[in-house]
Amino acid sequence: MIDVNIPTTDLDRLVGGLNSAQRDAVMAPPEHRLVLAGAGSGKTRVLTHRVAWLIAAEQVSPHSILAVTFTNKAASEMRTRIERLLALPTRSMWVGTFHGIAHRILRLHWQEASLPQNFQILDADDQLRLIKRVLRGLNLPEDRWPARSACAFVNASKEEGRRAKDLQDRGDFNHRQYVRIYTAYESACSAAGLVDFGELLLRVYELCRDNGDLRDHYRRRFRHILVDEFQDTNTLQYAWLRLLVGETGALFAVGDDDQSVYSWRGARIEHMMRAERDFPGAQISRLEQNYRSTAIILEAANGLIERNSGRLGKRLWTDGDRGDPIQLYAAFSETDEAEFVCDRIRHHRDQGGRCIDMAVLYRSNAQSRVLEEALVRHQLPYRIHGGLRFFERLEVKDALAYMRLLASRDDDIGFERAVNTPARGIGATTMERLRPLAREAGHSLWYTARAVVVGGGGALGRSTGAVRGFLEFVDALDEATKERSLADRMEAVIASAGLREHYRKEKTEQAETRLENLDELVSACQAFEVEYGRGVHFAEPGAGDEMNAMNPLTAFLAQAALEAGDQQADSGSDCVQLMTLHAAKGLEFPVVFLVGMENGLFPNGRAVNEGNLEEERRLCYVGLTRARQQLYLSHAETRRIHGSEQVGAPSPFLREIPSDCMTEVRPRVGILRPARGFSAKTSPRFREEAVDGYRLGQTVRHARFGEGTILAFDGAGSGARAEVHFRDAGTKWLLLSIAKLQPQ
DNA sequence: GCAGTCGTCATTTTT
DNA sequence: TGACGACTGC
Repeated sequence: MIDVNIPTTDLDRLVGGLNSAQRDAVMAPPEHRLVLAGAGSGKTRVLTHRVAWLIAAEQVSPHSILAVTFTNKAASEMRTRIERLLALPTRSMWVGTFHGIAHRILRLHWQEASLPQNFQILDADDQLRLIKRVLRGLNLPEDRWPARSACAFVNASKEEGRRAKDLQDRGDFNHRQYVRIYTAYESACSAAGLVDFGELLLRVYELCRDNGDLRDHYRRRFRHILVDEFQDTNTLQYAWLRLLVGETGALFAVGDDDQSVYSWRGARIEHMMRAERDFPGAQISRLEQNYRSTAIILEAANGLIERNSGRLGKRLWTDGDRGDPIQLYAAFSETDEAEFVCDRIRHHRDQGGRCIDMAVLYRSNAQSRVLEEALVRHQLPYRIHGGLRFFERLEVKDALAYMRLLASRDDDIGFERAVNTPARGIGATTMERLRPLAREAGHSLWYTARAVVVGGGGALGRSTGAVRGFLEFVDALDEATKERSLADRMEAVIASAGLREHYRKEKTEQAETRLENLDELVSACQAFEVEYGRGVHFAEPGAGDEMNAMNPLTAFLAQAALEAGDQQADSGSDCVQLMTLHAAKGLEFPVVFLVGMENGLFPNGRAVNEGNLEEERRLCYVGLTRARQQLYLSHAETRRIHGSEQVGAPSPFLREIPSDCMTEVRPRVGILRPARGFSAKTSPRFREEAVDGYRLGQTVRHARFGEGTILAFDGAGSGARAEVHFRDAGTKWLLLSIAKLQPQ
């Protein structure tokens, strides 16, 4: 089995550092294999070493390998690590996201897929815009037929592999309307040569399903298909994998059913269970040794996740330290919780810790604001993950709209955006005349507009001149810059379309950032061209003809849609990381704060109503297992949600975590509490150290409630009250004159 | 085409 | 509470 050309020492090096379970998976015979990889068990390691092993030991040509991930980050990391392991170029190996791979196949076989050669990709935002347009075209009021729901319907249908025609004449009135919308949306996309994310996958699936020659071609080619985060595959992705693997391919899928948290995006955890049946002879490996967290954190995570039913079953262990107990803090309010977090961050930093090693995780984005405010108050640098990414920014999309028109005049989304940005007298009225003409003729806006202008412009009335001006402008711009570099063209667009001027005049505080982003966009073009010239994206010596098929402009636009870019430039600096639990999946931090652990918030009330408590629990499991050394959990007794104060019970997950993993943090002496009768924001905080002979933090005994700790004081004289946290009875406000608390 | 106002909505978002 | 979209009036 071992090739004589490859020194044994190199193979040793490939598997030498692996534990036995990892080695078992990496060195497995080239047949179907399912690797259940627990959090922090070296999943990526196994995947990359497996690829290297196939090439080095099994003599598999990189040409026969397809490795699929969900994120661009994972894909590029995988390629980098494989290349480092092998010290060989692996350009003929396909490594990419499901969408990236699908896109690549469609560029190669656009004719077979019945797409125009210069088809363009719609991102989520573009898709929603187009759906809105379709709704207006169908005269469906948006309050009755929300664009978001329609969009969700279309996406869910595509994820299930269903076309509008497959859904016809079934279901209730609502459903039929949605099918109508779906149908109209499909024709709008095809008239404009547009493909959304779901469509990329669906087209490729249909192509492989219906085109035997092509299917056989790819089956012959990709003998080894490796999949990362297998638990996140949706119905369509799974079906496509089955199709591609066929009778001859070998599937190597890595995943963790306990970390499946994207069911609302179509991911089906059942695929993990079904794969054993659908891929005959599939062997299962379990990676349970964890290299990330302390034993105590793993114990908590194991204890929690065991409450879920229907798991494939796994128990994480480590031969590392037990570590420090998880600290649980019961905050008075969300502000107090944020103060606690900041206090601990400062503590860690004072001990020599770096901010970048600390992360605050929450269930919903809305929770970040209070945390941000506190971090600012404490002058702690932070970075929020989430929000708009570079290629999703308004000004960037404006500039790209022109580029899209240069790439494809039929791109309606580009047309809609560019036509009146900056304003050039082609407003809503004009567009409302143009759109139905285009729809009825089944043509793009550009085509229709040109036909009207050439024909005398009667249908457009007074704005005919403006429309003609726009068409001529775009054509002239194209003609003038055709032979120039991508960056030059972008610069020409920004300058001559008047975008730079438009944003220069804008008097908001963001104006400057916007101008900077436009400049950044030109640089991005430059960088892209260098890479593209080197063939980093598509070149494949001897086999890649899609490079010729796709010009740099189209390639750039596709990349902008498929990899919307980083969120912020300052990612390198020493900042506390703030993000949702979903965004934290796949990451790790020495110190983790998991905040907002209240019933209704986490687990999220809506999710529980929909019967997804187990997925919430998995999300909690994901959160716990992000921590390497120290984990803090907190919940607030009251929290402002949508403007009104809500009392929240601690999350049931807190009870499910074995209690010997946790210690309750005693409230600090001098805890901050807003004065009653004043809003937390405007009133000065006051700090009562002692009242009526009692002091904060003091242990007292109550006749009925037992032993407790004084957390706060309020009022004076006969109205003086204390808040006491009782070990067994919870936290209560008691009048000192009545409660007769016994100092202990 | 714009600024101002009102009403509605509020989980997560790899591509 | 506050963000966003639709509507209104110049």
